Amino acid sequence: MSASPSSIPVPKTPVRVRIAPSPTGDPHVGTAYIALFNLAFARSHGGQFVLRIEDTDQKRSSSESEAAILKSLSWCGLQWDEGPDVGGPYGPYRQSERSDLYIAHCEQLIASARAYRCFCSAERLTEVRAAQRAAGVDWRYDGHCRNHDPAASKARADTGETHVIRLAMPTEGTTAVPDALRGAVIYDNHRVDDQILLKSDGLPTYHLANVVDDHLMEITHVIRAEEWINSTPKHMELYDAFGWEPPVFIHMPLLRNADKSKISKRKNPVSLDYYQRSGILPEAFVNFLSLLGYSMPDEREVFTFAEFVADLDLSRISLGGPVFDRVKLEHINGLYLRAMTPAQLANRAAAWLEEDGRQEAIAELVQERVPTLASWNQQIDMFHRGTVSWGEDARHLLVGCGSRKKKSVRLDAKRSRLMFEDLIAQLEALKPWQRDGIEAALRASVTKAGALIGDGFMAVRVAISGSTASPGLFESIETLGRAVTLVRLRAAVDWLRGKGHLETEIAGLEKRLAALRTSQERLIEAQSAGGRFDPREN
RNA sequence: GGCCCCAUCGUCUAGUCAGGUCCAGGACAUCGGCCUUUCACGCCGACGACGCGGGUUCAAAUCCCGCUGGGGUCACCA
Repeated sequence: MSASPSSIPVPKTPVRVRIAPSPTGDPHVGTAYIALFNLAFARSHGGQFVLRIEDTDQKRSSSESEAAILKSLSWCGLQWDEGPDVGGPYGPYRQSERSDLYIAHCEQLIASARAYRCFCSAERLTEVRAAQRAAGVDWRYDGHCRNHDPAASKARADTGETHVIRLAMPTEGTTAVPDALRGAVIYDNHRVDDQILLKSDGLPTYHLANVVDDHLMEITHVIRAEEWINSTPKHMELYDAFGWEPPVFIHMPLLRNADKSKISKRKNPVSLDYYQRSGILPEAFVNFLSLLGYSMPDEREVFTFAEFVADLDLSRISLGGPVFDRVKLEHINGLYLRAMTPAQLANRAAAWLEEDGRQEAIAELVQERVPTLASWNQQIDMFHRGTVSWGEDARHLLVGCGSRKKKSVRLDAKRSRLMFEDLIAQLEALKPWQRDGIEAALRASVTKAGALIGDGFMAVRVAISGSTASPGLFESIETLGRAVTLVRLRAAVDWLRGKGHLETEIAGLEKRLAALRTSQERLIEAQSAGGRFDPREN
């Protein structure tokens, strides 16, 4: 190791780090970003990288999402040493399979009076919260159940009365959170809430599960996003209550949208599927990610993961939140592509199409529309790109406005936008991602918007395919996949909102208009010049 | 709003910890040019930043304080 991390403490025990995604949606770029730094740190110290699934939210977690996350991290080449699929000596690696552990640990905390049972109803909590808000003070649990006699509380619990278990946070003093990049961050204990550790469904919250698991799995460094830093005093308190040595905390800066807010699906494609589908090479993607908030000692920008590991020094992380710039990503990707031999490029392109796994589904969709094999590429194009450009067909995004039907209801930009937003909300929640559900969502949204079914479908068709002509709409959306579909629908919303896309569109059209005028003038000049050319004059 | 974090070109960043070699370097984007049958690539060039105000010092992008700005967080979600 040439550069041993200068300011990151490394204990004597083997370095063990983890990525702990919650399987509640599409695989997120932020997950890959944090996984990358964890893996690299583990590798640079010859340690292990653990994948742990934090599926303690029964309502939102799905095995579908878990599978997608595993698949996407693998695509990135961020392979874990231990995890739910590969096993390992510290399993199980799925928190939903570790319930007994959390309950047992909670009992230990209750026994030592570092936690207590709370029987407060959601209604009471809401009232207290409202009162505190009215009084202009911070919301914090008011300690109603904290001083109940533990034996009495236990008796109530034994009768089956629903309750949660809360952390008995000290009401005085301060807690120092030692962050390896920021130094000690000091919190006043009286401002820290009596966090719920065990929910009434018997499953732990993140705070408890993450501390218990990190300890039992012997995690030495917690490298996670900065959004967690404010809950770390609770975690410190837990480590103290258990009598455990806390790991080294390293809070990474948050990835940002162009407006500097925390990266979000509203403003950026955040699904890893999207980047895979739109033809980003995983090695280029990971290279780009490693440039965010980090720089190599010699300012190299293009390097392999192995080189990244070899020169890794987490103390070089800069804490300002980096904007996730897709333009730069594509630049890096282009560099990789151009560095290949033609044979390699051809192979990668073919492999990309192949790994995609939708060949047959797409063939089925475009079959009727390919008079010759030569039209194949053109027909499948919409399935293999991230975004589409609507060009002049954009007017169809205004529902009904491109229609020639007499009965058409023309929705203005706002109402069209609301239809798309409604559709997006439905599709985000749609499980499973299949034709019939998609059709139902589509029909519901268009009907709700009060437009003709056909007009609404046309608007969606243009939004997702970029054209008024496309294969079957529901099947196309199913095949397109959730990630890409949602990015395109959100782009339509942006366009309708008149921000970004609309301006871009206008600028583009103005440029095109100017170009057309110029070429028209030149044509006229050329024609008149030709007109003057009369061979008979010679 | 309370608390916490952060602050160099539009963007990613080097430089900040060990103050002088920085009237601030590189990359992306943008603009101009070259190359070229076109486009792209490539090459050359231009534009462009230490948020503001105090202080410490012979000397501050670098250290200290204040302000401003941005972000995060305040759930029986993670």
